[in-house]
Amino acid sequence: MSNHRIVAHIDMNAFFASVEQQHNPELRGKPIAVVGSHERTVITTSSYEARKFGVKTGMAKWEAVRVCPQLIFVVGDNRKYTYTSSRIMDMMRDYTPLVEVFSIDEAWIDITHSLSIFGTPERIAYLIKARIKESFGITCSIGIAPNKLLAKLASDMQKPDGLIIIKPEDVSRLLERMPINELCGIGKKMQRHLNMMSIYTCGELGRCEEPRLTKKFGILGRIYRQMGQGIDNSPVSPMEEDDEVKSVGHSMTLRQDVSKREDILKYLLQLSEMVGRRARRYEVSGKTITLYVRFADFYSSIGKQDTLRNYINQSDDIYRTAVGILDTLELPMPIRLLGVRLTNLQYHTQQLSLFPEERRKTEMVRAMDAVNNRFGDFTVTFGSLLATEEKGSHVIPPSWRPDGIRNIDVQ
DNA sequence: TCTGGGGTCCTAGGACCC
DNA sequence: TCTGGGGTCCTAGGACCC
Repeated sequence: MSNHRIVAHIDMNAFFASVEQQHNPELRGKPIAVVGSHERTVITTSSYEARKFGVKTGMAKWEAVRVCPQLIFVVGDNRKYTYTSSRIMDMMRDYTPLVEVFSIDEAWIDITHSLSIFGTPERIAYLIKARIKESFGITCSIGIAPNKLLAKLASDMQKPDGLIIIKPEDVSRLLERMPINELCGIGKKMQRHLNMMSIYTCGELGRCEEPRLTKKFGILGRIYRQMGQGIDNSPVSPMEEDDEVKSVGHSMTLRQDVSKREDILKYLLQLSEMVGRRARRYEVSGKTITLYVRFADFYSSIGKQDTLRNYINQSDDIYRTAVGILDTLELPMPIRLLGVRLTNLQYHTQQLSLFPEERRKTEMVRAMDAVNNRFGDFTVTFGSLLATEEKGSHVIPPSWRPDGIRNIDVQ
């Protein structure tokens, strides 16, 4: 028995689009794109049929239509994807308890100790592929390697429906000519920096003298060098109960750029409610509020934060703090995007206040949250928000939801 | 009608305390 | 009378991931 780990990375192919095609047979085999419900939306995911035409994630809608006139747009439904995702993740736990969920459509599993029961890594990969295909009609790409970094690299190498296995003895040969930007963790900017140092491939990165890298990138320099060598000792770590989120935020690009304080406040109220409700659902409160503003030119932005003495998670407290920050800001031009984020979090077991006034409010908020969690955002809310004409712009009406998931209690 | 939204982690400088 | 220095918290911004 060898002493190296066996890690698999599973990556659903065109996840959101595949889920939609599975739900609606008429969409199968056709170029579709999942988008947001607002006017200034972009492509979230497109089907492989659409990708053939050059439709890409992040493209503006009009741009996608230009390259693919017959493209079918589907407004995304996060609950559907979350539900499918968690069932797929559960399924993987049949093969090992070591499942690390990386995002809604990706996970690592450590199958080092699963081989005695299930056989070879290939067999486990095929079992998982077959079950995902059978239960959800979705294909996935699987990469198997001695660690997470390489497993992720491997799953990227063959799409869709791929299976690539990197054996320890193949690592250095594979990395020698592999472009550095294929590594998870090296993005556009870092690629540029490294290119300027004449480093283009993983082989070159791995051979670079450490001081040269640490001088420029600090601690990260050392990590990059190891990545270039295919070294990654981080464990596959399943979500623990005490694996806590560190911030809760919500932001949105506005339907039109706004300048009037009154308009800005309407959006801030909505955002504060989204943040507050999510914070309460997680049973956290925070004492730092960050207000983020992106201006009409798209490139200039400001993030400003305020740290309070108390921990808060009530929407109106968040709103008041956000407005307080807004009032300290100079606004040189109209605003394109607004964001509110709660950080510096504290987890708590909710306890009711001794003061009747506060207790009534907490209970009322809890009741509203329950309704909203069940029937969709902004079904009930504070009166001031209902009065705005913006109400509804981000609502997914319950009736819109496709059959089959109405009874699912989304948490 | 150009260009989404959810996060995490790191850095660097300043305030403040002992 | 010079110029200490470590720890912690806070803020603003940037890079990266999906």
